[in-house]
Amino acid sequence: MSSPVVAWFREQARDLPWRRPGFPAWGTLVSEIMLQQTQVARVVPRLEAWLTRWPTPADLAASPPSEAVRAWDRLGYPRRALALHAAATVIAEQHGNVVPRDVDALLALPGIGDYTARAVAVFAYGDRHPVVDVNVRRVLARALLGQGEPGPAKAKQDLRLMESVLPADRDEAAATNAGVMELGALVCVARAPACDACPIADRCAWRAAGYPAHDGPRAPKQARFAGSDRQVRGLIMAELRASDVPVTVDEVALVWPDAEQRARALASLVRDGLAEGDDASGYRLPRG
DNA sequence: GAGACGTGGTA
DNA sequence: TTACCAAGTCT
Repeated sequence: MSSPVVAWFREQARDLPWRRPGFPAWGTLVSEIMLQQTQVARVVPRLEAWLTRWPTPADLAASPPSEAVRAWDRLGYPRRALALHAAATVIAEQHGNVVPRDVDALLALPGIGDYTARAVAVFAYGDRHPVVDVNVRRVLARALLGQGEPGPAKAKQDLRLMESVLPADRDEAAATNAGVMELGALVCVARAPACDACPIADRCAWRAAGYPAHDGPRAPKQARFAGSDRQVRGLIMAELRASDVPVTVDEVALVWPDAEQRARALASLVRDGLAEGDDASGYRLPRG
């Protein structure tokens, strides 16, 4: 399946910052962490600002984690900002300020899992590894397995399946990874796939079978957000980001009426290292 | 391994 | 308006 996908990718790929020639490995790492569960359009502006301010891992490590969390702004899942700051510190101190190329070394960094580690090794360094995200899983499920949706993620199986379609050549393999991912993002999308524009429509198992409805196990549904602890955490974090001085519990109380839920959210933020302080002295972002 | 973890766009 | 979905990771 690689060749038509690679040809399509070379024609149709979006012009994105991390695809520019000479884009640094550090930029690739930052972009991949920002892109975890977050759309490209929301990432691009934050990424550019981030790299302007912190051109290398050591630059970020020299700033307090509070500044990383502030610069993360409203990208969501702010623990990623904390993890990125921690990863930058490790890279600066233990890797000579050079983003590791080895997948296992990358996996050892906070906030970097199976996807991000291989994405950095492949997109920043051009090495040959299978890169599997939700787009890849959906394309493979349809084209190869004849299923309308990817089931629950199964890391080892998913990696093996992608490996099975990867060309031997390094550069072709990298382009295949990027191409399958881009295909899933632009054409083979979840809701209304544009099969007329698909370079492998003529060999897609799902299309050949007449688009059968999905029957196997499904990926777990996302929990309701409205009224959740996640929402409360988000509201509190917005307050902390906006303030240079500790935020009092009375001020925190203004963002959510339920005292018990507020206390729970606050405690979890402190536990996660996203906030520090207490009811007596107020709460603020972590100063490191 | 199921569930927690933000935020915003789209239908 | 509700529900789904988005370049996942961690516990």
